[in-house]
Amino acid sequence: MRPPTLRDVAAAASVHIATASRALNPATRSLVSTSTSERVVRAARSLGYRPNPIARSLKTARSDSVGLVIPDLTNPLVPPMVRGAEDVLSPAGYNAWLVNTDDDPARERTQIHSLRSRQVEGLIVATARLDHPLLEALHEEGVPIVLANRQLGTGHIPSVTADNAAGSAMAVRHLVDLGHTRIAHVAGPQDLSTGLLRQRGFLHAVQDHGLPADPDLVVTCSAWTEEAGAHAFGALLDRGVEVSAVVAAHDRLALGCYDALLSRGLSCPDDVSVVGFNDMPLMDKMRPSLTTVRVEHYQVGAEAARLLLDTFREPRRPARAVLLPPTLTVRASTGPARSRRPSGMSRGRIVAPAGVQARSAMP
Amino acid sequence: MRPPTLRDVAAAASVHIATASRALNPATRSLVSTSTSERVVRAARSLGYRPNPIARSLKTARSDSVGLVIPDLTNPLVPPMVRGAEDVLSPAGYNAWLVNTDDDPARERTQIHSLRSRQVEGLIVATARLDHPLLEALHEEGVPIVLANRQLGTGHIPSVTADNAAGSAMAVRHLVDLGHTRIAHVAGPQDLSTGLLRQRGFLHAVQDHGLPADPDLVVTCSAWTEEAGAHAFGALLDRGVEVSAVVAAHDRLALGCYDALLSRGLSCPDDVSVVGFNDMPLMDKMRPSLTTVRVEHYQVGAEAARLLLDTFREPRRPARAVLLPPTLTVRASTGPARSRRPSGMSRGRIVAPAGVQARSAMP
DNA sequence: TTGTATGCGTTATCAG
DNA sequence: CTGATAACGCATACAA
Repeated sequence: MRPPTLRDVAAAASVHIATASRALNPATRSLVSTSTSERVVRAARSLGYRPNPIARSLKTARSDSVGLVIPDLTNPLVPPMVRGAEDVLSPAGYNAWLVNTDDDPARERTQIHSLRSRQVEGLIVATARLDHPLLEALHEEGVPIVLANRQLGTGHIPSVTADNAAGSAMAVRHLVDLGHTRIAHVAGPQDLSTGLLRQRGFLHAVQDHGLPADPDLVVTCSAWTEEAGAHAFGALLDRGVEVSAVVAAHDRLALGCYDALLSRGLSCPDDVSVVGFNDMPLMDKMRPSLTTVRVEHYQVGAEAARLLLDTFREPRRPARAVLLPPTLTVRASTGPARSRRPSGMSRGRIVAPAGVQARSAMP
Repeated sequence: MRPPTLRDVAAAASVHIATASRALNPATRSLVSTSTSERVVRAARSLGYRPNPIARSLKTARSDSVGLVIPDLTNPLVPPMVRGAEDVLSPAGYNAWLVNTDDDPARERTQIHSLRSRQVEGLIVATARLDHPLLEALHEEGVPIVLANRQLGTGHIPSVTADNAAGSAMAVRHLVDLGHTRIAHVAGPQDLSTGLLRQRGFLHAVQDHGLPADPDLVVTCSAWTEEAGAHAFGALLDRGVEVSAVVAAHDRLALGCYDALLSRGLSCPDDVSVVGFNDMPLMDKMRPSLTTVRVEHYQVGAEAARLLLDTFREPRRPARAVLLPPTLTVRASTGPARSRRPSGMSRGRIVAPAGVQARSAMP
C-alpha cells in the first residue's frame, strides 16, 4: 500500500492540495482558517501522512542536511565529536551525513563530492591539514564550512578546536610543579595544526619556566600511533638524553612511551613521568592511569555545529577560530621528579645502553 | 552560479533532454547512438554536470540509502560494525544513514520513523531486544530489516551475530584447560540475545566439562558497565563463594571484575583468572592485558549489509540467522589454577571478609 | 482565506 | 534511435 501523499490528505479533508500544504506547514498555517486547518491536520493524522522530504527538497532546494567529514569513525576521538554535532544539528532540523576519509586526500575528494551531490547545505570537516587547497577552494566557492578539531594554516575558514598551545602549557606547568626540569616532547605530525600547535605550545611553555628548549628533547612522529610514539621516544632514550618527564602530543603516543619505557626496564612514573593529550576513553584504566590534557571532543563537535548554523544565517560573517579550553586530568603516570644523586646511575637518570654513545645536550 | 542541470547538458549537446538522460545513464545508454552519447558525455563533463539525486529519487522512488540503527556511536563496538556495513553498501551504490537510539525505545521509534520518512530502502538494526514489537511490526509491514549483533527471541528477522554460545564455551574450555573448576559467570542483561546466549552457553559448557552449574557462581548485570560488573562480582566474592576464575559476558564487565578484585586486595590472574567478551580496542593495553572472546564486529556489520542487499534482490527469502565464529584471544588475565592447599587461607581461595557469613554452595 | 498554475530535475512512457 | 510529454510530491507566486 502506497504511503499517503498530500493529495490524499487534501481529498480526505475536501480542500485543495495547496490548502493542505499550507495547513500542514507551521510557517504558513497562519494563512489558513483555523477550522479548515484543523480538518486537514486531522485527516493527515488519520491517514498516517508523512511529508516526503525528497519532494520537499526538490522544491525548496534545501536538503536539511549537512556533511560530516571525519578521518575514521573507529578513531575514539571521533564518535563524541559526531554526537556533539548531531545533538546541535538535530533540534535545528538538520540531519548529518557521515563520511570517512581515512586521511586519504583522494578519498576525501570523492567523499566530499558525493556529499555535495547529495545537496548538503554545509560541511563540518575534521580532516583539515595546515595546507589544504581543496578546503580553501570549497570555501572560495562559498560552500559553508566549519573545521572541527583541526585548523588550516591560513585561518581563512571558521574553526573550533581545543586551545592546543594552552594544553601543552598546562602539561608542562604540571611537570615543572612536580620538580621536573628535563622534559621531553613527543610531537605529532607537523602538517596538522594539532601537531604543530602542541609542539609550539610546549616549546613556549618550557622557555616560560626558564628551562632551555633543548632540541634533543623533542622528537616528532609522523602518525598518531603507539608504534610511532614508542619508536620516537625509544630513540630519544637510547641516545642517552637525560629526561625525567615527557609530554606526548596524543594519548596514543603516550601509550607508546609506556611501551618504550617498559621495554627498557624503566618505570613510569618512578623513572619518567608521562603526560598524554586528549583523554581518550579508557585512559583511566591504563597502568599507570594516564595523566593527560583533556579535550572535550563532544563540545568541539557541538560548537562546530553551532558555528555552521550561524554561517547559514549570516553567510558573509568573517571567519572565527573558536578555542575551547582544555583541562588537565592528573592521574598516576606523573609523579615528583627524583632528587638527583650527585653521581652514579640513579634510577631517575637515563643513561645510554651499552654500545650507544651518550651524547650530551648542546651547551 | 547555479549548478548545471540535465537541461543545460542537453542544450550544450543540442539534443533533447530525454536523450541526454539516456546517454548519461549506464543502464539506458545502449538505447542511444554512440556518437550522440559521446557528445552528451563530453558536454556533461565540460559543464561539470552532477546528477541531482533528489530529483532522481523523486522520480524513481528509490533513495539508494539504508538506515543504520545503533545504540550509541560512542560505544567502541559500534564504529567497526558501521564501517563494515558501509564498506559493503558503498560499492553496491548505497549510502548509510546513521541514527543513535541510546537504547531508548521511544527515541528508537522516532529515529526509525525519521529514517523511513527519508525513504531508506532497508534497515540494519543493532538495537534489537529479545522482545521487540516495533521491529516485528516493521518486518510484518515488509520493511527489509537485518539485525546485527543482537537477535530477536522469535528469530523471525534475519540476523548476523557472533556465535555467543560458542564464545562462552571457548572461554570455559580455556579455563578448564588451565585447571580451574570453580568458574563464575558475570552475565549481561537477559532481555538481550547477547546476554542470554552467553549465559546459556556458559552453563552448558560448564556442565559439558563435568562441573556443577552452581547458581551461586552466576551473577547478572542489568547494564554493560564496569560499575555493574564490579558490583555484581564484588557481591559474589563477598558472599564467600569459592571461585578461581570468571567469565564475563562483556569486556566492560570484565574490567569491573578487575576493580572488584583490586578493591579486595586480590590479584588477577594469581587469585582469579578473568575472561572478557568482545575484545574491545585497548583491551591488550589493560593491566593485566585481558584474555577475551574476540568478536569481529567489522564482519558482523559487513555480513549484515550483504544480507540486506540479498533481501533487496529476493524480498520473500526466509529469515536466516548467520552466526560468525568468535575466537579466543589469550592474554595475561588468565593463568593456571592454584593447586589448593589442604587447609588455611591460601591466596587462591576466596574467603568471606569479616562480618559476612560464608554461604556454602547448595549440595 | 482559498484555489489555480507552475516548476524543482529527473526518468519513463509514449510516438515518430 | 530520438523527441515530446507526463509524472514523481510538494511549495509558492499569483489570482480570485
